[in-house]
Amino acid sequence: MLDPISRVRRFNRAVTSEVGALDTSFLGRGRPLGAARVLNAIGLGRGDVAELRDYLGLDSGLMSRLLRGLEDEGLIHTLPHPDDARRRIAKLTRSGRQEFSAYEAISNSQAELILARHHKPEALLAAMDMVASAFGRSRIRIEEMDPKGEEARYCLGEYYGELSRRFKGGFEVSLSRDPDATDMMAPRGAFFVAMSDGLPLGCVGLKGSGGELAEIKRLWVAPSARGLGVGRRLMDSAENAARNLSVKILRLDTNSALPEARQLYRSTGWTEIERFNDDPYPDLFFEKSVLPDSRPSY
Amino acid sequence: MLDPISRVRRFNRAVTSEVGALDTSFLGRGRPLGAARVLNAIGLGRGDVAELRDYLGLDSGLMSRLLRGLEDEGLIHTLPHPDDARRRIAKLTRSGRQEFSAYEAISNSQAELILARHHKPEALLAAMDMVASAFGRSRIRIEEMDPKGEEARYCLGEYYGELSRRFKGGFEVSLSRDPDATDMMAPRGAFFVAMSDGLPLGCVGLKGSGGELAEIKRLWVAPSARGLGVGRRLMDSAENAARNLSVKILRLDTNSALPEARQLYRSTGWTEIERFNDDPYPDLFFEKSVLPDSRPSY
DNA sequence: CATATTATCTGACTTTAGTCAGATAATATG
DNA sequence: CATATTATCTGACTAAAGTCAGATAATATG
Repeated sequence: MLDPISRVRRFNRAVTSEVGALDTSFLGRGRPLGAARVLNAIGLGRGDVAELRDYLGLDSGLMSRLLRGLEDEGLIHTLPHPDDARRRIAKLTRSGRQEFSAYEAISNSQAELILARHHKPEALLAAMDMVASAFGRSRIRIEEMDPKGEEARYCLGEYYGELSRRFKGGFEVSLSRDPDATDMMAPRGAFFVAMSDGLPLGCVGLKGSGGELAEIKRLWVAPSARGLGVGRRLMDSAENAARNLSVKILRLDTNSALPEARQLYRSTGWTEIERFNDDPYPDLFFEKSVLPDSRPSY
Repeated sequence: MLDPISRVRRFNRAVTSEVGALDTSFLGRGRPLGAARVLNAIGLGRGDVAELRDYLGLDSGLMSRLLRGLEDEGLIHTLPHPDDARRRIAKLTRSGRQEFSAYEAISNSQAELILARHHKPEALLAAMDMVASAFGRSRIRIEEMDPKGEEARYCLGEYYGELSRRFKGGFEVSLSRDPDATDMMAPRGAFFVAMSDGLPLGCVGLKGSGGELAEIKRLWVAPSARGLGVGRRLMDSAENAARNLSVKILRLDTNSALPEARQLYRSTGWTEIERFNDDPYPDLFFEKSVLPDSRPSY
């Protein structure tokens, strides 16, 4: 019906008025938008003035004046940067924290309102996650994390859930060769999570043995983040980690019910090999040699 | 992982910077945002000055000055409203149309850019449709349309596609009792489409016979618009149309593979009845009497 | 260590947006 | 038909945002 570009523009129109509504609700606290934005950015942890300026796209003169205004109101205080006395750090005072949480409350109730308008908000939230991931693509970071940490456990839970939906006979972790967490941590291996603005979007584990052979395990990307290259970036991180651990050969197993994964491995230099374990779930096995080169080997 | 409110706020953050980017790219044509917005609104067909002011939320003085500025640039000309000489109508001149299409080109390339960043844009577009429908809920209009028109054909195509996915044995229109289009048009019946900003989001047909009995057919709501009450509004429109045609009894058939529909009928005063036709697809049959009252009868 | 660069600040601006109190002319209403 | 209401316009404002050219002090660099 509508062509893709018109659909994107329809989305832009719908969203613009919503964003405007949030802006005007911020005006309710008797402070111009510019000052409110600076206060909120400081509250969210952006204390470094240069970083603030860059994030909000403001002129240095304007930034300086806005900070002075907030200081006069007693909401922030600034101090020199410990490593470089030219730079300044802005921090919220006690009443600044109060004011910041008032803005947080406005944002939260605005968000609640959006959800309350929907009968079944879960689908809307999934759609919002997808849009946010696509728009914030450049802000997706691959971070090495504890495979027992909160983010990792969330990703693994989603991963197992997806396998049990997609495998014909379901999936039961206890029947699979579940890797020991210590094998996926330094110094034997590593575990990576793709994070976007606090939301974990994917993971991968490098299960090492201390020797020259290691395995890639638990590669998962959230449905809302597929098509953004997150899987490839996770795999690159795992391969780099393997290189640093002097691993020479990487192996992995997967299932033909996951065609996207197979496609990814094929396009990034992996070779299909014979079965190398007796795990009941996988039916495809791949191998790749880790080159000393730092560029991706595909 | 993240609670719903944080997810909405993550979405807001992601989208705000994108919207801001579109705004600043509009500045590239050497005209302040306010004037650009007015020009675009006129280009999109909002010629009536009062309507413009309402749509853009501007003070009458400001509006007047912006129009004067565009007039001085030779982009628009204004003329009195034919029915009311106090009102004014703004129209684009030839060079105004050129300038408008330059803005259109900027919007289009911005939209293309968003899509180009995604490997498989179809899922992203579906997510954007869902968000746009939810945000623009109050702008969804139920319109009576020709069941053979473009919008109706689009909806029916989606409807048949969905049935063939959801029915175990598939769905073949030719095997079903496909209603004649003239039965779903005045004076025998009616056909309604839910429109949101140019995108059809759902449909329903009232198939009349000229007598006191009529049937509800082809109720469909786009997946991106479910949970917004569109189905209920479509059904209300069909019932009102039935009332105006002096229909006394409404019937419909459906299938238990469509639990949302069944739930809707149950909650809006329909009673389950015996099979009343030999169509191979339906396995549930409902009836409702049309009350002379104009309020919904549930 | 002289010089260049950098981060921030200050003062003196301009532009944009928005407000408010009338003025004017057309239309609606009793 | 007198009076009220309405849509637009004008003039005189204010507030907010943004720009630009130095000034100052700290740090980096040859």
